[in-house]
Amino acid sequence: MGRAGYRLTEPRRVVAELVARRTGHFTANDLLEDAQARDIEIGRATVFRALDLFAELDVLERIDLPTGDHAYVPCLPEHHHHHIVCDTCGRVTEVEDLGLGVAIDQIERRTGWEVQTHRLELFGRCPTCQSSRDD
Amino acid sequence: MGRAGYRLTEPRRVVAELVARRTGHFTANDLLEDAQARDIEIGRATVFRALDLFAELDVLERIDLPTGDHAYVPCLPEHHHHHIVCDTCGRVTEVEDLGLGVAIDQIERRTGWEVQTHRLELFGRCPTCQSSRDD
DNA sequence: GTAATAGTGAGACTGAGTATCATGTGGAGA
DNA sequence: TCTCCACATGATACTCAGTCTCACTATTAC
Repeated sequence: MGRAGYRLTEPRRVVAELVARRTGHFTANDLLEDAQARDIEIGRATVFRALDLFAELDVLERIDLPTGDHAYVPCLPEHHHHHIVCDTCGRVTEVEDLGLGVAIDQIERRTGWEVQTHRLELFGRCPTCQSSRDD
Repeated sequence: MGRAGYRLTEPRRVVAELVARRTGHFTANDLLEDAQARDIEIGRATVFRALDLFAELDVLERIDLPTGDHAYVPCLPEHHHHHIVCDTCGRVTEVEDLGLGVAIDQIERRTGWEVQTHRLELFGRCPTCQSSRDD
């Protein structure tokens, strides 16, 4: 660190490719298993480091599943948004800020707190999973 | 389990007391350290089990800190609410649902997803910490 | 009191994530 | 194209949260 640029190394390219092949959310361990299944040799620490880096670059975002597990989802950088995670298939969609900002302003006025960051995660069922096992 | 009641045991009473002495959020490990500092003997597994139980009874709620750590906060059961956590002192306040329900309805209509649960956590500075180191 | 059984705690285990450090390599500059 | 070195890698050891097991204990119903 310290310098501006990050090196484009082979292991990072591999992690990026593993991420790109994923559809829903995934953990570091999922990627490790993917790599193993495809006979790709890559160090555990390297995968963790690459995921950290990608999260820092806003290419990935870290989310907390209801189970308490830490997972990553790919996302578009440069705008504030949240995720809906499908409990059934794990697919993830981005949704826009949905007026939370206004609500937070209200809270600040009412309570005297200063809200600096927030984390919102939504969980439910995607359209596909709804129609495939409609009850 | 299976039956209705839970036993009121000494270790559970101890954990409840340790929780009551806490002001902000805390981890299982914080309680273990508290116990140690006060020369109270209690098993690690027991603390985890008691916290699980209290969370199940809605006396505590599990939250995820921005660091990724899992913590607990005491809260009033029987109504839906969220928490603001002070980054400086760790104090926690409950806030009401703040119209998130309406926003979620909108998302469902727009995206076709069915939102079942959500988790929202707010982080910032409490009034006390704002005034004590105002910049 | 007694019995049934939920709860406890010591300790082993698991799995995520981090730290260390010798070795490897990307890429800037010559 | 070559050299150099800071950054990156990966093997390994480590830490730490949380779970599991199992023999033992204590609560509660009767």
